[in-house]
Amino acid sequence: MSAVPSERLAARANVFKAMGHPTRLTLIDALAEGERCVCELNTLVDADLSTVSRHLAVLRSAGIVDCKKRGNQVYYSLRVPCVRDFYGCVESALGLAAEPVQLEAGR
Amino acid sequence: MSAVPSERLAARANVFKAMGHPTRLTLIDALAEGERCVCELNTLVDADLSTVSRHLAVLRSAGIVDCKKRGNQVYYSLRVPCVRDFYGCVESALGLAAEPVQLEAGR
DNA sequence: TTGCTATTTGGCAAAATACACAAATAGAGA
DNA sequence: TCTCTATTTGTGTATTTTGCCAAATAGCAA
Repeated sequence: MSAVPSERLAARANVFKAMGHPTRLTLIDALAEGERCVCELNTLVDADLSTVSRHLAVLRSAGIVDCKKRGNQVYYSLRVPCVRDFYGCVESALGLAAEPVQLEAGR
Repeated sequence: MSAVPSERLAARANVFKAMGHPTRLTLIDALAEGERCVCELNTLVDADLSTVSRHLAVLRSAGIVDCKKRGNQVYYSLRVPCVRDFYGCVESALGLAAEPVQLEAGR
């Protein structure tokens, strides 16, 4: 089994890192329903507009979202919708998460 | 569309964050082949043993890996093998990532 | 017990990240 | 042109992450 080249590992890690923030996950979920301009996205999260813009830049540089300007607004869209398929697996990790809170989902 | 509760968003983000480091991805890949003790894992990455131990702790608190002690060594195993299914999608993001700035797509 | 090996944890400094405010930029329209 | 709106970027600060060394802990075997 060949080791994954470190450059590629870093690139992969970068995608996960981009998804490693609650606000960015919120943005991804919103974009899953269709493209949105920054000002629309800003109404969904409790953060300064400049902060939202930077979060979007992180997602964009990771290749997760795309953007294009129309008029004087910038519309972001989910370039890789498959990332939302991760949630099922992630939830299964949460159900088993070591120490933290053991969520009582239902029982 | 109901918003995902912020607590759950943070929990999900934590899993992605845990995967957001090249060394930790290397550890995950190694564990995909079976359980390994810390000293074995240490030979695979170029970092201090204590650093490897901390990376493993991050993965464990995210619920991604599990560990158990046998003798005087600690064996880690991949608790949620499905995380490796993420790579296909991640690669597709990489193929499109961080290109300069997309100039126009029409409309 | 002592000594040896495996692993974790404390502590520190360097680097990266997150965030808000302010300033800069870009496009639309008067 | 000047102005307004939308967005990004500069900057300072606070927080978090990373990674090493050294010390602590745990288990095995004399």
